[in-house]
Amino acid sequence: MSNAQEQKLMKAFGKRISEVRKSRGVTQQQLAEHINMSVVAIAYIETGKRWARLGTLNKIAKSLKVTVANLFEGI
Amino acid sequence: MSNAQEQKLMKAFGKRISEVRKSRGVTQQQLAEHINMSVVAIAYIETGKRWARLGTLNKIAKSLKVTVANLFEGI
DNA sequence: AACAAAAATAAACAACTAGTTTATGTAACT
DNA sequence: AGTTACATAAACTAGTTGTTTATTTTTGTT
Repeated sequence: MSNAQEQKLMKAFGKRISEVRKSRGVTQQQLAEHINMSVVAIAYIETGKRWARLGTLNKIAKSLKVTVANLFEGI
Repeated sequence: MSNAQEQKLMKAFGKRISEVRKSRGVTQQQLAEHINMSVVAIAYIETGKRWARLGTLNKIAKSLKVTVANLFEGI
């Protein structure tokens, strides 16, 4: 699958995570370590190259102290 | 993986979809046909047994005329 | 400009899972 | 009793997430 619309969504979503993360003054490395995940995975998600499982979404949201719904805001 | 917290999230999410769907007066069958997906998959998602890919989330949201963020509201 | 830190990207891989089909069971309603 | 809607099970497949390693590019600092 993975059509154009979906790609766009993923990019927007990744950008949102990236922004929230930066607003918290956290590096990808730090986030990765905090949720016990590889930096590469974070980078892939933030650049919209890969989607994340619910568990991952949840961990990221929790780590950045936002709700999952909030991560989807404006998407 | 798939811990308890994640299970809870998935259940809540499924319940939300179920509610929105019913509020639209749509059956699982109708939703399934509309987004070209099996009824079983819909049932699994609504009962929190399976998570959905972004493409699926998007299709469901679109079909039910809500935003993806809205589906996560209160979750 | 030079350097260091942070991030992006690639490729190959393993493990997991979303979604399918088929079939059966249950609950509510007429 | 029959129908409709939904839940659940099992087995299977295709596709995806997330990993590691390594290289390149971007960004920020001195």
